[in-house]
Amino acid sequence: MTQAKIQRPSGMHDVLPEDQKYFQKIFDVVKEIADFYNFQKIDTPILEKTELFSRGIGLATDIVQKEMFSFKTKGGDYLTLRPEGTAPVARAYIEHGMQNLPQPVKLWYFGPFFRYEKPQAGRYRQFWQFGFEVLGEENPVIDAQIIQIFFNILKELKLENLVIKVNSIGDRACRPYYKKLLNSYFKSRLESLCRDCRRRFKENPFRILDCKVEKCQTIASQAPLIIDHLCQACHEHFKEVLEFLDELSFPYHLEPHLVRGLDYYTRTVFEIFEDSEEGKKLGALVGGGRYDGLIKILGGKETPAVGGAGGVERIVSLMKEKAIRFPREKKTEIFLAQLGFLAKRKSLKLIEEFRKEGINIFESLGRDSLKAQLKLADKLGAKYTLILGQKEALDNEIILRDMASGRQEKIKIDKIIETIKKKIKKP
RNA sequence: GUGCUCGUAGCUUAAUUGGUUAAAGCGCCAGGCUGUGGCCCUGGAGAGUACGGGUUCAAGCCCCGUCGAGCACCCCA
Repeated sequence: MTQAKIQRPSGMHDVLPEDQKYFQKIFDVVKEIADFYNFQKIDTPILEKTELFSRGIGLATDIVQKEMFSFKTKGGDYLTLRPEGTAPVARAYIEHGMQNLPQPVKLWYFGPFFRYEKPQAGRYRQFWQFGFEVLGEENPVIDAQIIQIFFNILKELKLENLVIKVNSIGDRACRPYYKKLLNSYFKSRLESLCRDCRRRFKENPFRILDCKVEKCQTIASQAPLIIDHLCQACHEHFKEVLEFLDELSFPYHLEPHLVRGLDYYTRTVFEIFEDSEEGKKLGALVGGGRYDGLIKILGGKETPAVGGAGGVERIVSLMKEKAIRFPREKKTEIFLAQLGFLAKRKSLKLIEEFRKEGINIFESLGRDSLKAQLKLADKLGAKYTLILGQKEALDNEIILRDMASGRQEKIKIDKIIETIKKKIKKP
């Protein structure tokens, strides 16, 4: 009897070998850009104290209320599988005294995150994100630069029709006032709102603004806008962010209703989308913003900061959708076929020598039939096959077969690496 | 978490609508010269129909539950 199959947990997926090239490509581009802009890599633990997120992201947020994988350890600690990267980075910044480094501190990361959500295309319970954070800098030019970095990464990955949505959601000075305005506006219209929005009214009235229910939209469209009620400082700050974006001539839209699902954001918030059927289905490719209050909330000094994160799977699925290919995929050049026990033995050693020379070589040592080995070599697309038979092994020779022409020559075995080197250098 | 659709070999699909031991293509393995690939030919392995139960003489097709996928809501990377 066969055992029952074990399925993977909901929303978890394997990154299979055939998809690794996309992940690797994204990683490479992210790293290259991080290096260029002088960001340093940081890896934070996958598990954090639950409080980091409940305090940092905000108790009333959906992420904290219903989307966290949390548990109690044997020792009695409450831990959570990290649902996002900013709070952990801020925690690390505080914990390691990075405020004593030259400011700003620029960090990047690339890793898995977890949210207990109902899975859908581009939405997983374990998903990969890369993020950039600049801590200790208030200047709006950095907000623009963060957006520039993410935009450049997506461009570098050959994505097109990108749309940037930006907004400012104010700070501690002006947001409470705006919140009052919004409250009184919705309070008088509470009866006309949908059920969810009535709940949101209590928990997070900003969310009513992007409700999709028609009657709510109608009401929301008349609601006061945060950008009309920013305090002087926030207004100036945002104005400059937009000026910098204009300077970069990025395709951005002011989206007055854009709010984000995490409480720590202040001032600039942004999301980047790809404008196609598939892109709309996937949602934001990148999201982020300024979080000037977070570090203090987490017990550090008042420190301004901006950052953002990109969704790897969403980008991968667009790359596949658009059939984006990348040159320089590693090609099979040399295959070593062997025949007989002596040849097999010599093959092991020969492969070692190729390795030392940095020449890639494929083989199928487990197979005995030459025919099967050639077939494999063909399938792998090898340019040359080295054939080491019993006779050759005895004579210290090896056959070099050009797979395209079928021409073969015998070469002394101690000359073979040299010969191959010449062959693959000038294609 | 709610509602809807879906789930057949590794992959893509078929199965006369409830009727023999679930079929094919691709892929995989082997053979067609005891040392030569791409084409072709032959054969083989591989599913008991996501899982568990029920109805029926009979279930891949009907019913229930569970799991998984997708869509919408919700929310976001």
